[in-house]
Amino acid sequence: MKPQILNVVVDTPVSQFFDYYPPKDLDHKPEIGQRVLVPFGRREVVGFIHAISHETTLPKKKIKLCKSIIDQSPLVDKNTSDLISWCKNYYHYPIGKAYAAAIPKYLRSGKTPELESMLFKKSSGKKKLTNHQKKAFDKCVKLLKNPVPILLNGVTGSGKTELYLQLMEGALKRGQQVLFLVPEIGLTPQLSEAITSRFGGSVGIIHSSTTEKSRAKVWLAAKENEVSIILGTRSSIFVPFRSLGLIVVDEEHDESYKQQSGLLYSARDLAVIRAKQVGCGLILGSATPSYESLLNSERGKYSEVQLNKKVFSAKPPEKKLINLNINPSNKGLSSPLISAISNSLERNEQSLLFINRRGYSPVTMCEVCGKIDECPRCESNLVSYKGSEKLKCHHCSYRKTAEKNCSACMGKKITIGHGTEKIEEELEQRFPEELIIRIDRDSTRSNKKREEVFEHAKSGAAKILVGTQMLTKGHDFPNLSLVAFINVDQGLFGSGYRSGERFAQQYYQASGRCGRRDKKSLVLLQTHNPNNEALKSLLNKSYREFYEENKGDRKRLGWPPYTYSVLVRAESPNENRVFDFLDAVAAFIKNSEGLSSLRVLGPIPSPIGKIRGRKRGQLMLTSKSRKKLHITGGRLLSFVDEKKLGTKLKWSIDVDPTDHS
DNA sequence: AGCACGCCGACT
DNA sequence: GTCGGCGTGCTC
Repeated sequence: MKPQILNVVVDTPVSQFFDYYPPKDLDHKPEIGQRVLVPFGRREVVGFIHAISHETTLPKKKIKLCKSIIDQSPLVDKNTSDLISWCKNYYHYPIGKAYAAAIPKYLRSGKTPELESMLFKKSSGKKKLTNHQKKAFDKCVKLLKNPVPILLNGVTGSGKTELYLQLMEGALKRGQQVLFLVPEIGLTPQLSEAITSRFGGSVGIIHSSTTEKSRAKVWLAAKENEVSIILGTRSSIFVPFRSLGLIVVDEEHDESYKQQSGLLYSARDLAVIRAKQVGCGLILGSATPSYESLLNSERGKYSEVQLNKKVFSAKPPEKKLINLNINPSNKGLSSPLISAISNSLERNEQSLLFINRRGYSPVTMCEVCGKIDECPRCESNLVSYKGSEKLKCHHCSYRKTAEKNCSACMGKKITIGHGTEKIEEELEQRFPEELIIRIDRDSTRSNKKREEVFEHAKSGAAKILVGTQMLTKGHDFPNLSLVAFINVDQGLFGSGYRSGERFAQQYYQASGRCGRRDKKSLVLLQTHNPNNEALKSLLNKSYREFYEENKGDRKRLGWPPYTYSVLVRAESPNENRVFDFLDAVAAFIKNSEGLSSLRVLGPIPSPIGKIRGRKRGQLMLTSKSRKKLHITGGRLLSFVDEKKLGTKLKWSIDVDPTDHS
């Protein structure tokens, strides 16, 4: 019998695993998923047994002896290591780094935390479902018996959360575990509260600021069945549950589910794979589903359950366009908007102003010579802050004090365009008596500040709220009767084929926040394009109807979800290296046989052509055939590997990219 | 990624 | 003379 060979993965950018002989004195029987300590080059590292075989292509004497097996039983279960392998294949990513992306650092360092056993508290606070909710609930229960994902398409305020909670309860009663995925935990405190207060001590929480050690604890607790629910952000999809019965992906359209560095996975898409793999139920919930999910529903890949009625019946808000061509805006606010805010204030109700741009102004320019303040390290204009005293780059850490006059010609500097701070300033001047709250990444940086800001907003103490999309995510403002979009054109007609979809999501999410009970409410959109057809349908139709009208463009132009796409990115301080690389890749793909159905766009400079002194370029591949695109991605990777093209620059393959920058 | 080896510039 | 700059290459 040939000797046993352990195929071990270690945290390196190399795409294969490394062969070792089992340790001489077997502390534990080698099993797939165990951690091992192995000699690696001149050092000793922790690795994972990925496979066990009796074959090797290496000369015998090159194979070293594994030093020890750390775990008695596998730390990574079969399903999870399969999911990691799936990622390696689908995202064309080195196996060792895929393990590193999936498994908590604490565990990868070889340590094992002590587990405190968690007590299961009885559930409490169950609410009675409305007839509509009950109908949707029953439909979900029925559909969950099939191995098909459910798209729960429920308008804002339709009571999706209570539905989730009761469906979760069903799984828990069967002795199964539940994974509840959210885009960002900090943004939805009331949801985590609803879950923890309902299910008590059996809930484990994982998010970006969870310490490495408690992340490892929650991970192991789920594996040992010591925890029955995990509420977490995208990386929780890799938790090796003992008996997973249900996955809920809340706000499935949210782009934070896509990892933007390292292993570029989509946790929502992995949830589909995970659910299929363990044969458990999956619910994708949103008031504004992604076009991908809506198309999957149309094609019968997902079952759809609709929840179209609000729990508390409300009059739909009145929606109006403000034509900026005849109602010029002063620092972002037109006079019809000002009077609408005044009316709300008179009725002691709240107004929410949405503008998806933080800072004071996005451009600072010399009035005389036209010189614009730019970042010295990025191809990007500096954003001015706090009454234009500070200038900051949004792509690197560069910041400087703004000068009043131009360094070249001593002309006066002016700001062009507006961000949340400028709107806030203008409102303070117009309504000096009122408490105005600004909500964006800058004003909610610390936990303390965030709590403070949202408390003012929710208590109703602040009558006017200004903010970015942060305002549209999962918050209820009970006294809100006016929602205004300061700059519709920037969102709706922005660059990229997804801008319409994105703006529609923001629009329906934000406007869904107003109109509680039987109060009258108003949604205003400031635009220079009042006759635009897309804008008109946004005004008069539902999100679904908007999608129905908008999807034709995407189909005609050959964009996702009607095609699949892969984005190859490259960056280097040396621009020639970037484009030599991308040119070589493009030429290779074009010469590849049997790939005529592939569309190659580029190479072109990335939307932001330079960041931190590094030039950036990209190459987009699209195809109707996911299979062909996948094969191309694989060939491309081996081509770059073989020719050693990728050694002099940073590059990546992004499968199903959401962000093209 | 580490961590070596390796071959050219300014210092006790 | 050597301390150390980071380019190149390998890890079972």
